[in-house]
Amino acid sequence: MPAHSTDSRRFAAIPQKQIRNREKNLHRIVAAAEVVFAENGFAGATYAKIAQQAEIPKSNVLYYFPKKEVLYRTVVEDIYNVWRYAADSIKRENSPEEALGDYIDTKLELSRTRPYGSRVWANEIIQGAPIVQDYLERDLKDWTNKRIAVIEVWIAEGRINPVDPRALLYLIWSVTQHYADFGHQIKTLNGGQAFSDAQWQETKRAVKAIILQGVVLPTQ
Amino acid sequence: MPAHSTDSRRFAAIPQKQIRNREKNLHRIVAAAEVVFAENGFAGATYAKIAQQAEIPKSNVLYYFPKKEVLYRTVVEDIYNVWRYAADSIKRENSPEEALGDYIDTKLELSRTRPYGSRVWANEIIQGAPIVQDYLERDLKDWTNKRIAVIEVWIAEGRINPVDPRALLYLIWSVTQHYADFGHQIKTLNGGQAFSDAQWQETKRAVKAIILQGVVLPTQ
DNA sequence: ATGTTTTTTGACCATGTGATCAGATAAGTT
DNA sequence: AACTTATCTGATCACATGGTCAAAAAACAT
Repeated sequence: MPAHSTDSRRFAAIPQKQIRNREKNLHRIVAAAEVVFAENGFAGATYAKIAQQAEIPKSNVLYYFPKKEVLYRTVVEDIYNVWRYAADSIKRENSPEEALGDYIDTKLELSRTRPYGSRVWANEIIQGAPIVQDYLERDLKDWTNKRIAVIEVWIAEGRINPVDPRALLYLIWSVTQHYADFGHQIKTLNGGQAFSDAQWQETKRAVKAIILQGVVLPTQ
Repeated sequence: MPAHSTDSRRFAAIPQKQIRNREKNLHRIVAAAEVVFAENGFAGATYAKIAQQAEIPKSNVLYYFPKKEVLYRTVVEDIYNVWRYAADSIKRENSPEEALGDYIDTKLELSRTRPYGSRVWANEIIQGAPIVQDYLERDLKDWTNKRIAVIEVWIAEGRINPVDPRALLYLIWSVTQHYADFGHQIKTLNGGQAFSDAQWQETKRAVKAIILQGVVLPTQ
């Protein structure tokens, strides 16, 4: 009967305890795993450590993720998607200064807010991308080629210097991720203190200043 | 008797089988360990894998390095020292263009010749420098402060733009090491082909072009 | 209330691995 | 040749860890 099914849908629409709990637990586990994988690498990360970080019993982690590799893949895909969708400013209709500046800002901000994810990604690539090789070959290659095309247009239109677009992209990737991946080294060289808000601001400014001056033609 | 002791010294001067063999084995093991630690991280690297890579029995590796941590430390210290002594061009008496250009060249060349070492170092820092924390706090801090002082002199003398010296150093570190640490990603984006000689040349040129133009005042 | 499904959890197991050990072999010494 | 020392190696051990299992507890459905 319509009446009945409507009623049951009405109830189902209200967030249910089990579903809410499941999602809460999944999120807790993935977040904990991101930290543990970042700090220990894939092999060094154990269910025991992840469970401790998530503050739930080890068996419960295993209930949601019976295979360590699946949990790892979840973490890696998560950070990959964050990066992927957060940086679409490089379009030919934007001005090179703004586009590149925004991209640097965004990536540095992600290094600040998601350092563990960045480190997991770095680990994955260092070890030869055993899990995400297909992402590199499809998505990333495609994404990269499109941005290179935009940069080449900018060059052709005389809006920036004739730089090697690939080298420019790698330069931006490396420096922005460096502040996450080598954050411990930077912190040590900063007297053991994590970067303050002001230091992050100054970093963004300084990185943009060097790269943009290195790339963008002086405004006549 | 002098004669006797002289004789024995004369023999000792000739490289002896045991000593030669010992050094050869030590070198084989450390070189193999560098690869295995780079590809698997500390926890993922096993005596079995290292032995296989070195093509000697596992027990023999254990004979030379009874503690995995000591072998790891040896590998990390090795690459650290290579980096440390290979880049002393940043001196105030040198011209900024040449000094920074040489530094970038040297570090890129090391990324090319010692990519595994670079990856081991990256792993170590990502995991919070559990082994080399003291190196960072003493040596590296000191080294860095001296280079920053040089850059500040250059700025004061009006030879380069007033950039943030720390940001400049981190930029150079990150981009040069990126070509080793993320070499797999770069290779994939390069159609699965490792960089050719010409591509390395072009990379050096392009990186220097962007950074130097970003930093060094145009020659009047 | 009763039955069913999902979730939670401790006990347990099989496997891989860092490390030990003792015996064999080779090198060096007298 | 006889002896000492360094090197080499397979067998073995203790232990951590990824994963299984069964039973309890909670949530849900009727």
